[in-house]
Amino acid sequence: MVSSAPLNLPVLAREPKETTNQWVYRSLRRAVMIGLVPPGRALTIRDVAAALGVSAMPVREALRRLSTEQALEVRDNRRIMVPQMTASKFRELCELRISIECHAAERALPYVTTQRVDDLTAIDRRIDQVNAAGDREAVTMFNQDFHRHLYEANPNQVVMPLVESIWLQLGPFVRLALSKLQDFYQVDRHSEALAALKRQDPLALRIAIEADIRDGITHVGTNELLKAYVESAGQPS
Amino acid sequence: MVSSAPLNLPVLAREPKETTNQWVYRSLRRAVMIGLVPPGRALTIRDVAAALGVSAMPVREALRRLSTEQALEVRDNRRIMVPQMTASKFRELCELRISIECHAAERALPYVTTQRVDDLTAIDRRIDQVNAAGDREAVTMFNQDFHRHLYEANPNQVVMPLVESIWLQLGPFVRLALSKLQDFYQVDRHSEALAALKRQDPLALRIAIEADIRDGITHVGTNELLKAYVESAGQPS
DNA sequence: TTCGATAAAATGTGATCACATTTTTGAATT
DNA sequence: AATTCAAAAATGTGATCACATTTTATCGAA
Repeated sequence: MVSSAPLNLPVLAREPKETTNQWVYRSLRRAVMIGLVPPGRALTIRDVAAALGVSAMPVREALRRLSTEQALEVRDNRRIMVPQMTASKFRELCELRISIECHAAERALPYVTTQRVDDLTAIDRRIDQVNAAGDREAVTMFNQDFHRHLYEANPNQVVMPLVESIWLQLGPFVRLALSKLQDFYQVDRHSEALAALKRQDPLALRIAIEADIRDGITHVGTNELLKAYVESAGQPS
Repeated sequence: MVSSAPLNLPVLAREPKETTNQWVYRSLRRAVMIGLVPPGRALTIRDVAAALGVSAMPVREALRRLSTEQALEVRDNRRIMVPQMTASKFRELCELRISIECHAAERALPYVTTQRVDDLTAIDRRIDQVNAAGDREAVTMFNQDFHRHLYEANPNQVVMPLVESIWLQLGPFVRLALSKLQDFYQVDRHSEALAALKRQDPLALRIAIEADIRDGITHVGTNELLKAYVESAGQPS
């Protein structure tokens, strides 16, 4: 079987003080998160290096970093690929995400100022805008911004790296699955979260965050999502 | 100030099929976990490479991996070091650890067989042995084995990498602090956990795991531990 | 055709080097 | 003595190469 399409990676704009390393990492991360790299397709160092026009060195480190973050998987063959998703693994990731993010929200709550609530409200409005415009990718990104900006109210940050790892693992699958959905947001759980923040109500906040996550991912039923995903996925090596 | 002692790293035995990369990673990880690398001390690639007798390449990747796992910190200067611990960050890490591990235990519970309970019991006995012998390092390692073996009952593993990251961040500090303690285990929380596993009792399991973690870290009071830690720590660059 | 063995190509790994940035050193000035 | 600033040393980054392992292609036998 001829597997390889020439690996068309979206080349992100390179920021001013950024090292090649960081730039390659951002580009690869974005590609994985968007679902551009099919699971089971081997990511070779030389291919990625050629696609981005750099040497092997920064690519090696970016691939290893993403592997450490569980976004990629290093097989015994030393081949690196996007891990295959299964229904039960997906469920496990969702429950873990809910557990960690509810914890993060609760630990952030005491530090949330009215200024931050305003910022969050602004982000929420932007989500509504891009959602109305049908821009699913922007919805995903701004939604992540909303959650990140909430959790980072806590000045002693230890949870965000773990959350980002889970987002990365769910990312490619959710993206692919979301394209099959009709209406993304039914109830605005963010409003409920914002209300809970204003009242400094931990329990209500947890409930809103959990509902928000479930709505965003699981409310149409895991099976359909997974089916759409598996159908579009490649075979393992 | 002359900062650098010659960086004496414990060289682990190299396993049969292991790449230099993995070996360097294991060695460095162990050194960090044990608290051999003082916070604030810069870890230079060439120093580590010289200490381990390898080239810069595997060291670079090992350092980056540990940075991704939050065990090391990459400063703006591009210098890499063990992050400084603070009282509030420590508290945050403990609460996060409890939250995640309770979740992990609960999700593992349905998959725990009598065979696994037997294995866990055996590990627990070994903990008692090395604890009686006063071998604190072995207690730490076997204690981690106990928790890992419990959570890995769940065949859809997504939580262990995150747990390992937290252990890594707490590791150097706990090690240092433990040396100040008299009796490590007062109540055997593992017995309570094992009983809960046999009864398939989720709530009792959560309570036992939380109590175990708190006993192991926080019961003597965070402030004393931190004081002992900070006193032994180096200055930031 | 199908299967298996061998050769050829591709790939990951580790080492070395050049260069830009950062840190340290050391002397000159106040 | 303290400070400043330029030279020197140290360090991280990125590129290139050789080599061992793995994958793929090729050819011959059942």
